[in-house]
Amino acid sequence: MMYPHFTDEETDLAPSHMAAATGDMPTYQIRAPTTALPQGVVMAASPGSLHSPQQLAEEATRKRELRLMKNREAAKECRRRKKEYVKCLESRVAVLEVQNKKLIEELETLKDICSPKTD
DNA sequence: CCACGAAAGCGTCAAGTCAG
DNA sequence: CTGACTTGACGCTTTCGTGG
Repeated sequence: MMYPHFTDEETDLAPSHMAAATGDMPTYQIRAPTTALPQGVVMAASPGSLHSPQQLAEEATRKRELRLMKNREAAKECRRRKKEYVKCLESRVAVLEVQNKKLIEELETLKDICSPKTD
């Protein structure tokens, strides 16, 4: 899928007021580094050197661990991208809301100017 | 404090997409 | 095809806020 990337330049109102909107400092993630690469995962045993069922099983295990590790990292990256995408959408909404408000105000002003006085 | 629920984060699986 | 990559869904854990 890949989240679409779009910038605030797409709207002409720069969100200067949006800088560090949340000022969030993650207080979590202080846990032990469980995501450190499993020390046992080593690139070993070229496929040509496999013989016994024991070695085949070890190779299968190694491959599985490698796959899980890669997917773990991929999931983290995917979530990071998604958060970024959602933040981007939210700031876009904020910009558009301001823009919309200004346009409504402008419309009201023009209505006042154009409408014939009745008194 | 402590218990509890909500929200956020994480790891894994499965299915979809795409390049080679 | 096939292997690598991406992401939705699910279940589990951790963090945070709150009422008692």
